[in-house]
Amino acid sequence: MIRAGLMRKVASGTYTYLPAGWRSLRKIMDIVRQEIDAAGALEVTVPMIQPLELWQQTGRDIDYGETLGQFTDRHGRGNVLTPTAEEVMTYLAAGEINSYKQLPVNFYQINLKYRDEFRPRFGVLRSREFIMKDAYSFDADEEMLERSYRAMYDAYCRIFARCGLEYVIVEAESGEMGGSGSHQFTIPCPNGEDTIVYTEDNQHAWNIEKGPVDPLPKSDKDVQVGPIEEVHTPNVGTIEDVCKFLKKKPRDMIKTLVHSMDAKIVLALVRGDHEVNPEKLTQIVGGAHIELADEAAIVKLTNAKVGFAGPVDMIDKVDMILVDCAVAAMIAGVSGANKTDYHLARVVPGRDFPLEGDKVKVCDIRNAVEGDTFGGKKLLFRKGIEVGQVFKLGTKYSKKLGAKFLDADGTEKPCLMGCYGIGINRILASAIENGHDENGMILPISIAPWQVIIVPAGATDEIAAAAEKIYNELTEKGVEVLLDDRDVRGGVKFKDADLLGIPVRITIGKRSLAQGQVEVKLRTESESKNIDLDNAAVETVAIVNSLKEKLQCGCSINPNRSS
RNA sequence: CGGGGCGUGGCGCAGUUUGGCUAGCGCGCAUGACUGGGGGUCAUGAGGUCGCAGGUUCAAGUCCUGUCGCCCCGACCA
Repeated sequence: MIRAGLMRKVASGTYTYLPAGWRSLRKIMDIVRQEIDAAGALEVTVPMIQPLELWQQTGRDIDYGETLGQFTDRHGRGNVLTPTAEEVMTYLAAGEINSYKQLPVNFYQINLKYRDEFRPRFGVLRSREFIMKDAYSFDADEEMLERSYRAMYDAYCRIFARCGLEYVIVEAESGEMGGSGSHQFTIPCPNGEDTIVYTEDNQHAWNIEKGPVDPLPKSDKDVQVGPIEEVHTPNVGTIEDVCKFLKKKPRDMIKTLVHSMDAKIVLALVRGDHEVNPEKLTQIVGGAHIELADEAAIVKLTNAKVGFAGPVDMIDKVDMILVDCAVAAMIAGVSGANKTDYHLARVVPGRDFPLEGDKVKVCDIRNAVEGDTFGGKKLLFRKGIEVGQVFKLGTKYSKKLGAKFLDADGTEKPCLMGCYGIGINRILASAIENGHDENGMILPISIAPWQVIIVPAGATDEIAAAAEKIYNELTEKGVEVLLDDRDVRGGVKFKDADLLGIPVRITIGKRSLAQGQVEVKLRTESESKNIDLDNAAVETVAIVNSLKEKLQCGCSINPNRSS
C-alpha cells in the first residue's frame, strides 16, 4: 500500500492516507453507508474524546486495560480516546428513548477509532488508529433484537459482496441453542491473523478460539498396561526434549499446564501434540479470569522445576483438574512426575489420576487440529482477516447506563442492545492482500480509487487532444477517470497504472490513433483491444458497468442459521 | 514489559571496529540535449544540525553517559 502511494506511515500504527488511498476508503465507506442506511440505521457522530466516567460506569476502563488510550486534561479530568462507542451511544439512547413506541432504533457512525495496541503490526491490519463503522441497536424484546441483528447481518453480506470480497461468516460464540449471539465476517487470506476452522460441508465455521471438536474415540480398552514407572529424564523439560529422550511421539505425552484462577489452582491436561485453548478454559470455568500460573506457583505446587508437572496424585493439592477428551481417550501416556528431572511412563487416565469426581471434568479444552472432526464432519482450516462482527449485547450496557424504556405493559425495562462493527481499513487491506500480482494491486471496480485510467503514450498534440476528449466524455457520464498527463515515458505510466490496480486502462498512442482508434485493456487481462475513438466513451461505460455487475463474490462458508 | 537491531541529503545504505584533513555511494530531484508503447542515455547541478542533550579530546558521524524515536522477535489483545 505504501509502494502504490495509498498511504504513508507517520508513526507506529498511524498512517496518512494519500489521495488514491483515501478515495478507496471513501468508496468503501460509501458502500457501507448506503447499505447500513438501507437497513434502517441512523447515522450520527459521537466524540472521539469521551469522558472517563462513562467508561468507569461500565467497568470497561478496567476491562480494556492498557489498550484503552487515555489522557488527563488541564482540569484533571480523565478522557478516553474512543476504541468503540458502546458507552456514548448508550448514553445517547438513555437520553432519547423513553417509550417502546420509539423502538427499534439503530444508531451508527463511521469514525476514527483509537486503540493503544501493545504491538501494532501487519501494517494497517493492526494499527493504533483506524476507521470503523460501528452501529448500536436498541430493542424492546428478543424478537425485535433478532430482527435488528438479522438486518445488520444481511447488510454485511451485501457490503462485502459489493466490495468484491469473498468472505466467510464464522460463529464467534459457540451457539448451544442453535442460534448464535455473535458472528464474525472474515476474509480468507493466507496472511490473516485469525485461523478459521470450518466443517468440510461448509455449513459451520468458527474462529479457532471457539471451534469445537468431537471427542476422540477411546481405543481398545482391553489392552493391558503395566504399572506406572518413574524414569530419570535429566534436564528435559519440554515436550520435544522428553520425546527425543524417551523416543516417544508428542501424541504419547500428557501435557500438564498449571493455571491460576485468582487464588485457585487449576490443572489443564492436553495431549502433547495439542494446544490448550484459553478461550475454552474461560468458558468452562464460567467466565472467570484464568491464566497460566507463574513459575513460582508451579514450583510451589509440584516441588519441581517447571517442565515436570504431572497429574498423578495431584487431586488433593489443586482446586480443579480439567482433562481434555483426547487425554481421557489415551490408553497410557507419559507425564511429568512432579519431581525435578523425572517423568512417569505408562500413566493410565482413570487409573493413575481420576477422570471423575467433584473436582474433575473431562471436556474439550484444546485447539482443533488437522484430522479432527465436529459432528462427524472433517474440520478444515484457513487463515483470515476479521473485517466485521455482529454481536448481541443484551442489557449489559443499557442497565449500567440507564437506557430504559416504558413498555406497553407499563413496566420499565432496559433496552436490549446489539453492536455491529466493520473495519474500513481492513476491507481495503484484505482486498489488496487477495488482489495483487507482481505488478501491483488488482482492485475490484467498486473500491478501486478510479474506475478508468487514461494513458496518453506519446507527446503529440493529437494524442493529448484525444485523451482530453475521452476524459471529458467519461467524466460527463459519471465515470471516475484518472488522466495520466505527466511528462514521463510511456513505460513509467504503464507501470504506475498497473501498480494502482485501476481496473480499466485506455491507452492512446500514435499508431492506433492514426486509424482513429484507442486501446482498452483490463487490469485482469494481458491483451488489449482496439476501439474507435468516437465510441470510446460509450464502450468504456459499458465495460465499467459489466465489471460492476460481475462483482458479487459472495460468501463461501455460511453457517446454517436456525432463524 | 522482556530480548535483538537501527537512527548519516527525499528514499535505501557505506563510513563507526582502530577518533584525523573537504562525510561518500545508488536511487530520486532540478536544468538542458538526445529520446518517446513497459521505469532510456548523456551532461551539468541543488541538497546533510550524522536522532537529541551533555561529556572526554588539540580534534567526535566515530569514544563515554543520558534521552527520544523506529524496526524485528516473544510474553497472547476484542
